Amino acid sequence: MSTESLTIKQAAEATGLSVHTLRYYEGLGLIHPIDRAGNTHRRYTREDIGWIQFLLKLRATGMSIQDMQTYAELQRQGDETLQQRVAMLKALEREVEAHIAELSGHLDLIRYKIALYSEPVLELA
Amino acid sequence: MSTESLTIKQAAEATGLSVHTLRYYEGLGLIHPIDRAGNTHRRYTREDIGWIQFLLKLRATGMSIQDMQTYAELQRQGDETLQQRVAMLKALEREVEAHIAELSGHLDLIRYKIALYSEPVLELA
DNA sequence: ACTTGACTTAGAGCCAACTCGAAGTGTTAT
DNA sequence: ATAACACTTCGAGTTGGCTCTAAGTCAAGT
Repeated sequence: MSTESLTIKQAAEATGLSVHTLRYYEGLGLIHPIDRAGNTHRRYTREDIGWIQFLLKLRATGMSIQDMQTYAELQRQGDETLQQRVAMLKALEREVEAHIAELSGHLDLIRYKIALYSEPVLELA
Repeated sequence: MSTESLTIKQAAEATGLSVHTLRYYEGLGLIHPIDRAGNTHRRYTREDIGWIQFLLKLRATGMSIQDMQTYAELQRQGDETLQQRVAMLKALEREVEAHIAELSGHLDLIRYKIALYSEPVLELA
């Protein structure tokens, strides 16, 4: 086994995705067709793993699979699509900012309730 | 129509949930059995609406319906369950903090990529 | 009176994103 | 040689959280 590339099982371990899901993502076009060793078995490069890890971050921001498909397709089309990808990233930036702001507001409320329920009853003057 | 209580339709408008979902939540025990006017039609009080809005915030933090059921059940049992509710809120606080931290990390990466793709190519010395 | 709204139960349908399994064949590592 | 791994297609199943329909009855507001 070369240290340069990973089998699908190793790629699964490296990314936390299942073997099934790796093939599923490739089928959806989220991952480009992975090069094959001996023309049948997939061999994942460092770059492949990096890309998958990036995808997982997009997913964790709540980006839909559809949007990830669009992004991946643009990526594959090369430098001409840089503007469009930047536009997508900027839209995502705004969404994530909004989401963080919303969660922060809810966190404040949670903390307020914790304080309220934990405090000894106030003595009124 | 009294100004003191709302019909299910008005409650739907006030909370953003559908009439269907209001009954669905009540059936799940997320909302206590709403008092009836004339013994059949639900009438939502201000407190009911407030509770539902709180539920929606819990939902927005990612709390599962199961956990919301548990919380609602504890709430219904009264003051003796305060400790347990505080424990749940503290656990939620940690989860939301972790989620915000994760999103913030991803936001940094998104911004980094935007900068990278937007910058004019650097002139090397 | 009459329109609009609300009630019930029970079950079907929907969406996203997996997740799994079968079946049968081919590959790799030791 | 042999065990473990990988390949394909492809359809079914799962989870969570709704969402809707049907059918028939009853209530409220003007």
